[in-house]
Amino acid sequence: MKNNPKVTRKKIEKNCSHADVPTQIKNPDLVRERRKQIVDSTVHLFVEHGYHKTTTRMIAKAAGFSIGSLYEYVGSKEDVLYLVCQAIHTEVEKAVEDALKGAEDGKASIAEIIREYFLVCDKMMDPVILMYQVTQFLPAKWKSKVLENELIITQIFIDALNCLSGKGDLPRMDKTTISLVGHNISVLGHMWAFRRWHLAKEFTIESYIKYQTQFVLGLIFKDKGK
Amino acid sequence: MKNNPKVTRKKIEKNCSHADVPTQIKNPDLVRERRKQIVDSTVHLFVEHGYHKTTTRMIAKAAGFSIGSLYEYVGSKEDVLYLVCQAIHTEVEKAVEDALKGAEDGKASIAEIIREYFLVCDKMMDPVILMYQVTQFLPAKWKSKVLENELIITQIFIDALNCLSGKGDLPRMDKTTISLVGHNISVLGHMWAFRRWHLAKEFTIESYIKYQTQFVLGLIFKDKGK
DNA sequence: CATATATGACCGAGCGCTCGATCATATTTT
DNA sequence: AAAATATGATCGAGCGCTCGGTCATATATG
Repeated sequence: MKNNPKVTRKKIEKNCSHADVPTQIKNPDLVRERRKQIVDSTVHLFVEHGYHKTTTRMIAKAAGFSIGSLYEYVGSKEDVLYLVCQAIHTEVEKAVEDALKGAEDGKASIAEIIREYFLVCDKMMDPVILMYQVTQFLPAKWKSKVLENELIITQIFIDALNCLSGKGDLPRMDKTTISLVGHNISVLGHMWAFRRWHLAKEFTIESYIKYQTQFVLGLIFKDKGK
Repeated sequence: MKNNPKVTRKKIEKNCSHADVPTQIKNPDLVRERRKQIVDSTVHLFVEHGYHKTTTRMIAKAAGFSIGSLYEYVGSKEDVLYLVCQAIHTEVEKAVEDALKGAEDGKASIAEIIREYFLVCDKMMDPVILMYQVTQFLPAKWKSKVLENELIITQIFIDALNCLSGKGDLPRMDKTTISLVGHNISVLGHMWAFRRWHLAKEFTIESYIKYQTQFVLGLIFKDKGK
């Protein structure tokens, strides 16, 4: 990192979170680069040790520079936490949108949405759990922002359900029902992450998807098998 | 609290958690009494400030005695956390069992189970959220125990569902489906607590119960209204 | 090209403080 | 008096963060 003079990154898509966090460093590309290092290594530390037991020194070391340098790029440990939360959200949102992109135009179905989303939750288990654990430590100014981000992902499902409502073999659903189903899909995906300890005894992610799909589609009442 | 010499409590139902936590004090009734004071006041502190920002001094003060005395009844701050977790679990479990007692023999129905349980979740919102937040700080020796407790409550639903399966207008359900429905009821109850921030915009606890019941019962597919 | 100067990224010892835990002492109970 | 219980001043490890200083590189000058 010492010898990294020519940092020539093209301007990347605006990552809103960076704007909120002040820095001493002049070169904005370098800021992006270093903060990416910070976030990438800190996620692992937070997952393994939790927020409080992770020290700023550990963060600096894992990111590959000194404690002093860390504070050139970030004003506080809470800043790091915020950057981590935003990064995870961005990654999850991107993964969900990518996964649903194919499904969303035309031949979409609730089953596909659930499947793709649950696979994302499975793949990103640790970050998902981390978000549940650390949101509480964010300073107030950022907590609401991060909480809203969760809603954005739920909203993706709600939008999709709105498109699907009344089409195919799906009945029309009122606004409230759609909203609730959106929340449920969202949370039942998370449940696979934060109850995996229990659920893994009885389910694989595939069987979990199968049963939850059956459940969300209300098949409990239709027949008992296949 | 100073003048509380004659503590004459009849032996209460064995509260398992006490056995795990050593104390300097000889009189077991006094230990129970003081620990109840500790737990009762600490729940509020943890809810309001979180585990880490709550200091042992705050705990002692809120419980009504000195920091030194606190450590006579408890070996560490983590001990307090464990006692709090166990107390909350006991309270929730008791509330759920009480609520289902009437419903469980004979004229039970899934709708009633959901209703009673969700009302408990609503009433005990703060403790429910607290449990989600603090479990991560328990020492390993206790974490699994506390996690298992969560399963106990889920198991109550599973047992009830097993009784109901195939009776009335309810179809027979295989073991796995029942297990999943049990977990879902459990988590969807919690969801009312940890998403109340969002959900309260669209639901009251009553409408939430109504819609979720409809959802769990798979009515999405049957009709769109009442 | 060689040299001088300016810039700003990088460093880490150390400061100030918090907080869990202890222990010598005082008070109460038996 | 002896034992049990209560007290709060005191300790010290650990933490986030600062700040004076170094060094690599870019620019200016001769």
